Amino acid sequence: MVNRRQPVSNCINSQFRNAAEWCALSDVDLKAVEAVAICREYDVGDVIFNENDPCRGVYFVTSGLVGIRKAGLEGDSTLLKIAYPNETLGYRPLLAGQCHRATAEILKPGLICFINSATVLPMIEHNPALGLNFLQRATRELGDAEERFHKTVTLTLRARFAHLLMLLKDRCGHSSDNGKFILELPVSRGDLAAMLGVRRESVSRVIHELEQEGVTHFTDRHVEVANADHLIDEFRA
Amino acid sequence: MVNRRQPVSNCINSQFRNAAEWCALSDVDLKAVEAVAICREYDVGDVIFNENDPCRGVYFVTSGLVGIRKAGLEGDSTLLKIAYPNETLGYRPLLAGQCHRATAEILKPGLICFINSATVLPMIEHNPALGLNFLQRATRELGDAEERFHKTVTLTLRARFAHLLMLLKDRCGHSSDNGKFILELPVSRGDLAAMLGVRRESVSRVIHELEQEGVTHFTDRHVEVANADHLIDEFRA
DNA sequence: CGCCAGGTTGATTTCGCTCAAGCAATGTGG
DNA sequence: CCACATTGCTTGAGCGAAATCAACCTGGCG
Repeated sequence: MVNRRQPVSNCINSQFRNAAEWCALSDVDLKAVEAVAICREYDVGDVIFNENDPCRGVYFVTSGLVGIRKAGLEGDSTLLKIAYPNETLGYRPLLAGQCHRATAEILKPGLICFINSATVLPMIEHNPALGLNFLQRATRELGDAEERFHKTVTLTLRARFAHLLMLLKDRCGHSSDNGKFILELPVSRGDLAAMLGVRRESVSRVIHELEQEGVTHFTDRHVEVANADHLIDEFRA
Repeated sequence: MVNRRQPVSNCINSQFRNAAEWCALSDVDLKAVEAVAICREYDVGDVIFNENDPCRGVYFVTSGLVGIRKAGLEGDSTLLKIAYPNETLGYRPLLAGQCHRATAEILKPGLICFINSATVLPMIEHNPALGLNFLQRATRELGDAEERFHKTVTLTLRARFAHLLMLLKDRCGHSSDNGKFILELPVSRGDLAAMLGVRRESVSRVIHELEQEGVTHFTDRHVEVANADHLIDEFRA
């Protein structure tokens, strides 16, 4: 295992080769990336990049969990996204030619690899398959972002919370056959609130409601849902 | 002038050649697009495509104005975007490999040209410059979408309305030197509300406030703002 | 003329926020 | 080992912004 906070090289491995976007890389390019990648272990709370920082390249999440946040005027921040292992971070500002418009903060310790733009950009420019992979990624995220806006202004907090649980289920849960599922929340209550754009207290109250109605069973970050349909009904009915 | 509702060909002209994304096309490809483009005049209220329709290609807005909407459960719809002349519509679902996730409806009559995916997709796949143009477009829109979500949950309606006016100013306004600007709203009050994710009545009340304070002067869709800074202060202070 | 779409205004309600207190788990220093 | 912050979460009381419900106004149009 590598030491904390020490740069490490040669960590771009088969994980990277199998990553959604980078699978289009040739062996030569893979080696080139490997040569320049700068990898580091991060601790909870560490910041990878800040809002308004110039974008100097992309970050590949080898392990751990990263939260993408935007800060508001009075300490109220939103959590735009959770980045899981095998995801590439910071490609958006790089390709848009903009500064970072959000902050990336470690939610769960892990190894993150930096690849500078001087290496990445030419590859995307000359490898259409790689470009298309990012194009698909960007357009899907755009669709999701528009959907989130729509749901935010259209649905009640309760419905959005139910929806969020279903989204998290796909990532962090495992479901039984009969509609039941179990979920390990990747984030705190406060961050659940930040994902929904509401206050911690409001999330507490919604959870309290769902508990009382027997729809969910929360124990710290462990959640059991007897029947997923009860949650789905909240936002599709 | 072409007849209403009649397909027209050969309308892909210098406008298309100069469009943000398509300027990367070779003369050969331009001719190919010209050959297959199906152009049509649309009237206000006409629908170009519907939510959940399969995506069969892209639409180029030659003239007029198009609103991109998402419908809610009980008739409450949001207006995600206004497409102006020279913009390409429907590229998102095409490149994401998804169905349309919103409805495109004509806000101002104009000529819209359809280009099927069988023509467009190979061009994007084989012309890296074209792909990069769409990549830049998608990533910028993604940044904007995330910003909108953040502003929606962070700012008051009043602040968001001020922000919206500033955005519309860039598109539909012309400003004098001393901070004053004049703006012709491209949409109804109801659609302003749909852009902000609130009810018509709430927009009415905000306008009433701003009028009384002398910040703005609304006459139907004509807006005069004596000092843009007063609006900017609403969301940056 | 009646009708309707788009907009404004008023009265009331409601959902989520604010402020505040309290609690359990964890950590820290004397 | 205990006193005491600190952090994350819950709960309660009251408030406020926007929704809802409803009336009414205006201009356009068959």
